[in-house]
Amino acid sequence: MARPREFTHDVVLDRAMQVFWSRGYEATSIQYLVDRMGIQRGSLYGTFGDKRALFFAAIDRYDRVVTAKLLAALDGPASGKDAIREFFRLKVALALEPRRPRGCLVTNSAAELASRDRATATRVGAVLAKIEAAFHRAVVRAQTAGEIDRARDPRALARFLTSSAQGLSVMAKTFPERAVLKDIVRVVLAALE
Amino acid sequence: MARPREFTHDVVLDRAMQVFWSRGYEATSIQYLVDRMGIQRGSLYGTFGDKRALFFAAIDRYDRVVTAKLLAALDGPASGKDAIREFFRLKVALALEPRRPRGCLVTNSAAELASRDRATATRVGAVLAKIEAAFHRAVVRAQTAGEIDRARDPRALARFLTSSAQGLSVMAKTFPERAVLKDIVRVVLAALE
DNA sequence: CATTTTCTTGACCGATCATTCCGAAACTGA
DNA sequence: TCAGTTTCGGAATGATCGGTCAAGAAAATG
Repeated sequence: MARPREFTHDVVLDRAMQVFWSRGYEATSIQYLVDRMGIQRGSLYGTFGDKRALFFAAIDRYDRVVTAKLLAALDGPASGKDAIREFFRLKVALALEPRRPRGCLVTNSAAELASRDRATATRVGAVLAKIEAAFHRAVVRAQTAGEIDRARDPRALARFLTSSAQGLSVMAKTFPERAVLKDIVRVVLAALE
Repeated sequence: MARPREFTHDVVLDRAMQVFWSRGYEATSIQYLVDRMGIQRGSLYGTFGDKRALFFAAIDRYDRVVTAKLLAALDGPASGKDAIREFFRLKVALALEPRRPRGCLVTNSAAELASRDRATATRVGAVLAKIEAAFHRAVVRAQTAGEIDRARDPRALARFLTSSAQGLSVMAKTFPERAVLKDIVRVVLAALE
């Protein structure tokens, strides 16, 4: 047939994800992406379409790689409450990892683009809805196990936990200190009592 | 003397604030600012310096106008707990106002620029610290009045409330629906019990 | 080894970016 | 009315933006 690609799709997409994650959409130029992804301009456009499509692909990959890991904790074998605890423990640990971009690509994209770009808003909304649904499952699980008062509205709790995760991401960008994040998580978890 | 200005400083600064608030920093061009502020290019540069300086001036103005109104609720004559309640009630009301940009300029700036631009991070951090301090005062006030358990760490609660306000701003951008925001606020306030 | 097919490479495009600059206009004090 | 001062209005600047294209290089097939 023909000449094979000299790069791996997901490897360079991961690099693009990192770039958008740490710099945002508008501040990222194609030239910068080309440099950091290690491929040529033509390959970028040939493989991913345009900048916007690459950005969406990066969000999808973030959802599949980063968010999925957090949601796996929520849907894990632990009890509902322990699963929620593990989610936030993991989130703080990831937020403080040295070479990792601060905050969360989904949170950043929501803040930067959601009110101006409908397609971005839809994608971000879908990811947040998945997170809320996973929280909801964990809350219901905890309620049936008697860990959380059955009288409380599980949807409201799920929305609160989703919002708390977003707030944590914003705080992690401005105050990337373990003491701050742990304080917040402690009160969030106490809110379930 | 000389020819007087044909515009009022704070009036056009308010318009610039609105623009940065709804579009972010990078996506806002000088041309767009010129159109929306109703002044000429030369006047913009002559009055505010460059784009970056205008952005900082807009953040300062946001702090003086928008944030100040929310903090006034916190430091008002009401009891500590009522003050916190009023803060979030006001925040939700503002977030749902029809012609107002979604979210919060400080939250957006934190997400878009804080990890890349130290000067922005400093300014955003200062505003968040002011909010946390106001929450702290209200919490202590509520604790001395017996509205909140004295055994709880007021700083952790203040940090939690600050983070919750940020999370609420992010959620308001993606899901600008009263039901969602009220659910979240209800659980946040219940966390103080 | 020749052909075909695809990828890579880097030059190139018009548009737009932030910023500068200067002549014309407008106001004040004399 | 005129000199002095400042703003207004908008053309112009060089750089960079996202995106395209054509030609060369490399691999698979016959």
